[in-house]
Amino acid sequence: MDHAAPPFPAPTTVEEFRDRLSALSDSLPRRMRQCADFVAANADRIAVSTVAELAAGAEVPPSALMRFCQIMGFSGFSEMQKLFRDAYTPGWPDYSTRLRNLKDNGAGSPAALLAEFVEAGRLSLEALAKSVDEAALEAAVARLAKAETVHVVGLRRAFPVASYLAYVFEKMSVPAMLHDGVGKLDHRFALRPGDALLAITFAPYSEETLTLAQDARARGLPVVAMTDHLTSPLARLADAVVAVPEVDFGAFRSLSATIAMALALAVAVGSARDEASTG
Amino acid sequence: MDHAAPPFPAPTTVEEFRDRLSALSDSLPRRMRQCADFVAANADRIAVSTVAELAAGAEVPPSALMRFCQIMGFSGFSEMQKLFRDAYTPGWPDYSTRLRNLKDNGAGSPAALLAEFVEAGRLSLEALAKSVDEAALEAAVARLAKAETVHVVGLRRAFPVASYLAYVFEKMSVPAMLHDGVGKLDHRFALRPGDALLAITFAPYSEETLTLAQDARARGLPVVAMTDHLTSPLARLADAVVAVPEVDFGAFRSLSATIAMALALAVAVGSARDEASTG
DNA sequence: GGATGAATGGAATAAATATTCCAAAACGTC
DNA sequence: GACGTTTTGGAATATTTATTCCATTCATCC
Repeated sequence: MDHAAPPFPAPTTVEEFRDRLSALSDSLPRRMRQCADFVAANADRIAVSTVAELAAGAEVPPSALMRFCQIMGFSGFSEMQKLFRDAYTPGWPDYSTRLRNLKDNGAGSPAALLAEFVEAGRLSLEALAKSVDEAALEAAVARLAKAETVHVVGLRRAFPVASYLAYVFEKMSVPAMLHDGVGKLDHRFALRPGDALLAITFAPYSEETLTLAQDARARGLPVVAMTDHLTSPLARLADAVVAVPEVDFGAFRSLSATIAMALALAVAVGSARDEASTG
Repeated sequence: MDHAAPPFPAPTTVEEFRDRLSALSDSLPRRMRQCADFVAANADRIAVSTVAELAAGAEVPPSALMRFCQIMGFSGFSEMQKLFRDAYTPGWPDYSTRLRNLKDNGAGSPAALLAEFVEAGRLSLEALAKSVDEAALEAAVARLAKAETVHVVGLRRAFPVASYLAYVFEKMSVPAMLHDGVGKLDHRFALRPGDALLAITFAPYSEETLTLAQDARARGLPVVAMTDHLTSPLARLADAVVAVPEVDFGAFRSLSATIAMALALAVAVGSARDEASTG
């Protein structure tokens, strides 16, 4: 037998494709490896590229890429490309068309503003998906899951997020306290040993939030930060930092990414605690 | 001169392309019209289709589609396709790839949860862009812009949105009052003639919010509703209704769409008032 | 109703693109 | 360091896909 026919049937979904990719990639010769790596990182470009373009991107000759397609179980490149072209449609049937129409209502019109904020939100979410540090996120969850009571603080622009966190924690039966600054009471002494603080602030950083974080840290309590950069003043005070990129339109943040992150954090903490108590 | 050479230079961006499309589409013979209509509705598929496929979709022979490309100012189909292939990349460089990788961390892991919430938020935003009723939005803005003080109410899940609205109104110097239910004080008598109420609630509808809306209506004040359906109990009490579709993941709303709408509303109201006072 | 010009469809051609094949190189083994 | 095996690169070929051209149809105006 010459160069054995594909031992696998061809993947029929992008999911299957990725599964096979990660299954194979360990036992692959050098050039094939390059193909696999490049394809994994640029899967979305397969649909709109030629063999020659992809091969150039992966820095291999076209024939190597052809061989790669066959190793993946396809008859050739065209069959592989078809998979990605078919899978491409979902996402925006006419979403961008619609956005454009909204903006055509004239700059400053409510509909045009809405289109801008929708776009900002979407960009924020995409940026978040791309930039999230999974290890940092898990570290944050671990800290909060061990706390007796989770204290949440976030003021001004961060307050909507903080209040939503408090709501979700309550729904998940996680003991939590929202530090909302009502009556200028700072409640700093509500933080007891065994508790943890989840602090949220973005540039320009809120003084009160930083102060409370500082205070918690001084007393040896774990501080988890949700902020805009790893270099923010809050990050320096924290034991675990979750960075959330957020796109502004005009003076205002979309908060979409921040809220998505807050939800993930809260739900993960909630289920971690459930497992700890029932398991 | 035979069939005149393209009088236009080729569009260099998708925007320009659409502009030309709507400029031309009135003065086009039948088959060209079919091409234009189909392309307008399926612009996103140009990048991944062949001439034959698109022609079939538009129900014209391939040669008609070729001519259409030339009328649009391109040398041929390939040049037109190149525009869309290039424009295709920036949208989601590897966003969906990344989401998949996050989900691969295992169901229930923080990263996987985050991926789900990001996806829910994105879907919400897209649904909002598609479903928004521009006239209703403008009506809502008009009502609020005329009010002396804007009263904002939203409790539980809607509270983050309400509090963000209050923040934005403040930043834009719009007199606004947040009804937050602190101390179970309902502050209903703070609503004075000339004011308006912006009420936010989603199923299951919050009793207190409905009560306040009812009260405002009984006293003849305009009520603007932000809610999930035109049939919600709040909608019946309102003079203007803004419906916001929102996708849940698990038990929790992403709020992305709701916040985008809230921002658009608040900023539009803010600038409308500016114009009224300075103009 | 016939002449004129634009519009159309399909078949022929040109170009681009994928695919195969084989000789040369690299690698590991004895 | 020679031998068999695997991997590689590039040139030759096959296939698909875009593009052109022209005969025919359709509409319009005289």
